Amino acid sequence: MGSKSLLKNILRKEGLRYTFQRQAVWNELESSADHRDAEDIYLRLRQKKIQISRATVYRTIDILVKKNLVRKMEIGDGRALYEARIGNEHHDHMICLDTGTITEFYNEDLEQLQEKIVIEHGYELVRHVHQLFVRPLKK
Amino acid sequence: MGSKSLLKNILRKEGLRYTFQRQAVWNELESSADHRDAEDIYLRLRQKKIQISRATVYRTIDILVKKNLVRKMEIGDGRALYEARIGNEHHDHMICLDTGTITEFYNEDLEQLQEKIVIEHGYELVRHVHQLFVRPLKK
DNA sequence: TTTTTAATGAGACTCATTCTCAATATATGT
DNA sequence: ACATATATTGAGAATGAGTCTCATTAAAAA
Repeated sequence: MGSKSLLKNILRKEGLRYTFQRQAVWNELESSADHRDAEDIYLRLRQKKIQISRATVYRTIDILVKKNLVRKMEIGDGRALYEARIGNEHHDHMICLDTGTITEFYNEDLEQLQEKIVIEHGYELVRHVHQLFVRPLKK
Repeated sequence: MGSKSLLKNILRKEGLRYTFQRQAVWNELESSADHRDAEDIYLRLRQKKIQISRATVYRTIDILVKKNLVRKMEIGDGRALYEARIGNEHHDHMICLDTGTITEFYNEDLEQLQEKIVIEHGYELVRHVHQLFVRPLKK
């Protein structure tokens, strides 16, 4: 397998074409644990001499997000950040207002509580955005 | 009292001037239970023949958010929505993907759980964003 | 009132993202 | 393999929310 045919299969299933640009965007996201923005991905690929345009980066990310290969998060400064979901359990984010550090966290009780709340309102949960803006505890 | 002197006092305390444009923006938000965007507020005020500019709407909203009179929420389509906090307990939002309906919810366990998680990571919680994207339960 | 200085408005500007459309490349059929 | 049909790409224009500039106006202090 490998991530090459993974992407290939997903695209095929959707009737979409497999291109090296799409593979490159996916590689870029998959190979980094960071939360990256579109411009950053675009610049890194160009730096690696991979021929791609911004439009294609954005279009590809949209596909990856739709296919659940990538998670999108907006931190409120206008940009969106992305991270691969591969080998990457579900988690939410804690953003330090002093340093900008992003910490991932996961709490099962929290997840279940959300499900419960939603059902009580007659809905089912599709996805959620949960960000905790924090500051270091002073001792 | 009344919301007129409320705003006046808050502005005074900050060394800011009380203007009818600022009062108008606050009135607009306070008198509506909806989640409104800046353009919407701007247009409604103009419609009411209140002389104001977009720049002032944005600037005023910033002040109101900073002073905690208004809560800002971003739903991911690029815009930010605002709602008055007055007579309006803290709550989070559930957004129906089918209808766009926004339902407010509050759950004490959830709030406490968040506090706990943050502290375990050595932080204190300043604010949080919590949105549940949902779909009606099929029966 | 007069003065000082903050606030406003019009429109230019920014910046992330989306769109357009001609050129190109992929998948399919032969 | 090769031609064909059509999805994808790229360059740059367009969009749209929000911010900035700076001359004019208006609070509020004196």
